[in-house]
Amino acid sequence: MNKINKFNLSKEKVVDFAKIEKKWQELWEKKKAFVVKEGKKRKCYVLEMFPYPSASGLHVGHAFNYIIGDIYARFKRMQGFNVLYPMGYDAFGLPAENAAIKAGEHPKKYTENAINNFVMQQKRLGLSYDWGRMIKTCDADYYKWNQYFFLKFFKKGLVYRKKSSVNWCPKCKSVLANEQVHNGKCWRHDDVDVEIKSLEQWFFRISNYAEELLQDVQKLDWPERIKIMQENWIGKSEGTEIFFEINSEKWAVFTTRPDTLFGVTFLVISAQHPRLMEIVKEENKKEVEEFLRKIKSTSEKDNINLEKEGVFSGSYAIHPLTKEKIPIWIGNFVVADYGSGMVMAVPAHDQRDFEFAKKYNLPIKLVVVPLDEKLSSNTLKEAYLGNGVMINSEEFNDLENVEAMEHITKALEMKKLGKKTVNYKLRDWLISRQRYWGTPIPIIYCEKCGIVPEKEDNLPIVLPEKVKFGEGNPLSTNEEFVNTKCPKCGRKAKRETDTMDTFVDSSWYFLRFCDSANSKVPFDKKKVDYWMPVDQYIGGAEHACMHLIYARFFCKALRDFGFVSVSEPFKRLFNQGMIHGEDGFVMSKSRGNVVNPSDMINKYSADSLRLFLVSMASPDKDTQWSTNGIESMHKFVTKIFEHCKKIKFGKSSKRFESKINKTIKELTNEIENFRYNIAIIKLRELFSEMEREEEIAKSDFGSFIKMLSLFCPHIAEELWCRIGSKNFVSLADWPVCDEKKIDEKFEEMDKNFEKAIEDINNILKIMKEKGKEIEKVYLYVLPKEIEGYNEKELAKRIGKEIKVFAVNDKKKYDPENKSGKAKPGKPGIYVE
RNA sequence: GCGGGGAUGCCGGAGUGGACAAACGGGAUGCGCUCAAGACGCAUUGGCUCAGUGCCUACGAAGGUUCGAAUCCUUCUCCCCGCACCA
Repeated sequence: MNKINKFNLSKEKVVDFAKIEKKWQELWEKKKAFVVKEGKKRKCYVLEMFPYPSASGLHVGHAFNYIIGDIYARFKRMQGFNVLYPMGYDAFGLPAENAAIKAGEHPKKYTENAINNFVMQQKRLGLSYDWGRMIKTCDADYYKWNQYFFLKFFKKGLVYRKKSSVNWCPKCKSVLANEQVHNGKCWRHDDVDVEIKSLEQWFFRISNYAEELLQDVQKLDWPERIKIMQENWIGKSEGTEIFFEINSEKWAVFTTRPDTLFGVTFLVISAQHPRLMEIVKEENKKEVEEFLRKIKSTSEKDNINLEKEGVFSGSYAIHPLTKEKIPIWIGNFVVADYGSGMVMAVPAHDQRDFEFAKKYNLPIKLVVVPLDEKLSSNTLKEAYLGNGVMINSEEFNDLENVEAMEHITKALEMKKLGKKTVNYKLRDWLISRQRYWGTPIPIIYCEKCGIVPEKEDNLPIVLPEKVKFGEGNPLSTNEEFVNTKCPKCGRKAKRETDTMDTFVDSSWYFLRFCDSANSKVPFDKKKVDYWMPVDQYIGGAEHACMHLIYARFFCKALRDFGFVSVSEPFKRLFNQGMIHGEDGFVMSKSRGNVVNPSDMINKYSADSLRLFLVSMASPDKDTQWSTNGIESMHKFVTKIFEHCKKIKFGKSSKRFESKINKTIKELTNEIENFRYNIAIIKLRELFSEMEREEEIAKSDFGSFIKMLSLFCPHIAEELWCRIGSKNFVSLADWPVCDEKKIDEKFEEMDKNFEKAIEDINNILKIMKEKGKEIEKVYLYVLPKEIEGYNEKELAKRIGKEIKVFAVNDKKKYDPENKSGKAKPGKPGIYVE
């Protein structure tokens, strides 16, 4: 067994992929093959979502992502575009800080190590980045501009501070992200309940752009499902705002069903409503407080089917039209920051209200009834949500409820008791984090002047390196950082110790790539105007509602400030699928099914890995790793290399010319649409054809190498160089299809040829079963079809001696007159 | 619950009205090469039948449209993903 393996290994060594890869990677870098500048040429900006550099290094998912992008970038470059294809690192974030707490390694060092490791591994994949533009978001050169934009936003009121309920772990002494709360417990302390704390937080007013974000998403060339996810996330709903009088003050509620206004039997205010206590009567206070305490411990959303609960506030509202007294309840199911945080409850026509009314024995009043069915408030089993005719609604009775919506809204507007409104689910973006490893928020608190923005000239506010980890936010315990002077009055003041959400970093990094070394401004507008928008963005679908909305928001806000001219950052988006482990499960350390790209490169070469990853399935689909798959792909790559080394140049046959031009045409289209798997199949087919040819034209061979170079750039460069080409194949012109050379007759010939082989084999099989030994096969072909039947090829495929005659050949050997059986496309066969 | 996407041969996965028993790859089997194994080449890989033919059964299930359906329509089952009390 050992012997065999050793032998195999030495055989594989015939092609020294490692050497070839190193050679070309170094040459690309040395000759600045992929370095770009603005110019007159048509541009194409290809970008992959930049990674968070984790210490565990690159995994195949990353590799897959970058390979998809690299193939596209190479393709566009060869097509003559000026391709901007950069790489950077989303380097701030929690894992680095947690590592610091756990292992005592400074986040900066941790991150730098991780980045170096990423770069090294990425280079080995043969990715054609313009490395000179690299960004690390943890560099002050970068995050300075986060602070700069923050100040701009602040000036224009796009940033504000407000009290908000956040997840707080008393043991970490820090706010947690929603993702860090599991079943109401802290992710690091599973015995500690997360508290909901009301804290002053910084927000970006993304809701200002809700409508535009919604409108523009439809125009994007993005996967439909991502667009739909964003639409749902923004969640526009049109309805009516209605004012109820409470303690002689007007309180608004939002409804999409103004037609049911007469069915309102109570109001429900959110338990998290900031003005809740104003409507709680003294005698109900105790009960309410107890209720609030109770829901606090179950406040996490992890409870999927939370039982609706509530308590009476003691107050009443006055119905705007009937002037009836309506009790106000406090409920756990009303969202505080949507609409006005208070709803009008119509138990007859809303399932949630219905359940609440049943539980607390509140009246149910039908106001819309279907025509074909008799309903009664007493026997109602569930809320009636359908359309129908109005009842119990004074002058609106007998109207269709759909009409009544309009009429009631108008009536309210006349009396100034309501108005048409639009509401969005999209909330303002909470950006403050009580964490160290992020961009310091450039705000100062002065006892006299209050909240004061830092002066632009004082940027960057540098993150101090010497801090203590493990006790809440390390910034707040760093005296040197915290204590400062007020930029306005010069008195003693304190710095904001919150840092920005790292999604701020990734909201504009694609702009910085256009001018990454600029130290005067975040980027030169001219350069950004040349490169933007990103023509092709590539990344996973998990960012559908976070990064992709934030970045769109930033782009629009920066447009309004005059920094950029485009309204949308990413013109076209491609979502790659997930690569699962060989066992079908998501790759994870604990499962032990993780595949490391570098190991695969060592074992099978970068070109094999690249080719394999994009050939398994359509790149947008989830797939499974397969050892067999990459092994056979490696064999294929080796075979290509070996065959191409000894190929004979001359004149291509008409047939091969037809084939290669057809392949060029199809491949171009497949690549443009990310059907790489199909492209590879076509390339394989072309290669098989090539193997059959005695000789081919050098230019046709060149075309093949060019197409191959997208997937296997290293061996392609090597082969390209060996045929005497001076420049890089990576920078060569993409082959153009010569339509005139495509001749469908060859397809027809192939089909007939394959059919004939099938027929012969069938006959041979039958003869064998009958015990007859066959040595020779004779084929009788129509004279004009004879070029389609190559004796040598036939003999190879059948494994017998074979002779091909034209049917009109006088000298043919045909003892049983089988030539008479020959038909167009179907030769006669005789065996003996 | 709402929204989106799927279900294809031993497996992965193409294919969106005829040229489909269905690309391509993997696996398996057989043959060739070889002392032998690997590698390589060729063939087979739904069933029956047969000198290259013909038939049947098949693309989640059941119906329908059509001269004709894996492909279009309807209903159902199952799987995946996203959102989740948004009034």
